[in-house]
Amino acid sequence: MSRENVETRTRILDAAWKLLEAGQGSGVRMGDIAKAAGISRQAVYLHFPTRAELLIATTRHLDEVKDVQARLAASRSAATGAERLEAFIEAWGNYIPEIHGVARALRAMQDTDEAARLAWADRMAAVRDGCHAAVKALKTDGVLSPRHSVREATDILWSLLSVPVWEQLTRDCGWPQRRYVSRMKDLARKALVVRQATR
Amino acid sequence: MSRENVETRTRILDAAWKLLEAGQGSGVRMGDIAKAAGISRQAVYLHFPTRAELLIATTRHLDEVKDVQARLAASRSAATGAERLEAFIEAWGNYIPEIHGVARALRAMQDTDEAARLAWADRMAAVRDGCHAAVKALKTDGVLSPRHSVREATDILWSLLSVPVWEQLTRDCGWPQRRYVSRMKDLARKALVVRQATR
DNA sequence: CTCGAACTTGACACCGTGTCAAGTTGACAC
DNA sequence: GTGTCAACTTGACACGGTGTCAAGTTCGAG
Repeated sequence: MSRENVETRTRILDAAWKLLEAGQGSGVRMGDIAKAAGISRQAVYLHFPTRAELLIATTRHLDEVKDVQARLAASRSAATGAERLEAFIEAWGNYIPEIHGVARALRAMQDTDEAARLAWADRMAAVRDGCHAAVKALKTDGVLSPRHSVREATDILWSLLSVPVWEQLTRDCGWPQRRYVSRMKDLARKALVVRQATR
Repeated sequence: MSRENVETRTRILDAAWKLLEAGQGSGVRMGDIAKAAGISRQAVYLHFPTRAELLIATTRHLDEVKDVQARLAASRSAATGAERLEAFIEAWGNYIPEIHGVARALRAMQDTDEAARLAWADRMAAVRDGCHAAVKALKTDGVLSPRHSVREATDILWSLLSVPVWEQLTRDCGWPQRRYVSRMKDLARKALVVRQATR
């Protein structure tokens, strides 16, 4: 029973993920997800109280499946600040396309649903932590541009690496993912690192 | 009659604008706008066929009232490319906060409403033109970073100056408007201009 | 065999958008 | 004055999506 329960739950999450990833428009309804999961619409509500909660759970599920922690581990073990910055941009930058569908839907609900707003803010705060760590590493190495405080440099990096910027460059401008990552590294270096350090 | 008509129309647009600017959440309904304009909900539909059309008209109305053309004129008459870049960032960057409320509501409809999507895309294309002109001026001066094509430099500047970035820096990070404009100028210069030109 | 959890079916309330139809009001024409 | 026309009002309603409720059904474990 409880086994069944868990399986159905993940089937719902997988279905939601798949639909959000595929269906460009965020017009993914509870009924669509139910159908894709092979159950009735009501059954979805047996597992998730609201659409917002389902979306939030989907992002968590994604993190688990895609193992975000492992990806970020690389950046934490970098030797120099500049390397850490690059590794972080690489890890996060390459994670964005994988969560993009869900992220979009969640962001679309921000205005109407407080829980969704908090969930998104929480996840973005985690990204900010990564930015902060990278900037502090630069500071420790003494290569952080003196124009910026750690706080301000973190703000800039965080904004540079935000999902909407990724969306605009890869969707609207048609940049391939590789170029996005490459140029973001350049930009971050030029903006934050003094004397064009390393590499 | 036709006088009355026009007056009511602008009263609706002003009401919509005011509500969108004030009410943080984009939960501004047709009834709210009608009430704020002092007319019935149905009367709004006598002037605008759908909510999307009303929002689009509101942005146009804003452009008219705020005289966007005049603001951008300054950047067009700049002597050097670097000056043109700065003037453009100043003009557009200081325009964002004024249109932000409406922009938010319009962007929120992008997924569900094709007309809204096109309207927003159209306005952003106009901003891109401004970016493109500034970048071309840099190129003409021979100060455009050789790392980037005109196209790519335009993409970068356009993304840097996108509304979500402004939102994140001023809302989430609490930057005052002045700092936003100042840092954007720095960033754009570092990213696009060779040898830290001028000033 | 019975009990209970997971799930189904179908109905319904709620909300916001957009439509429809039948008024009311007031300016202007003659 | 009377007629007329446009702008606006009032109130009802269809539609689509979310979330709720109640009465089944199914199936495995005890």
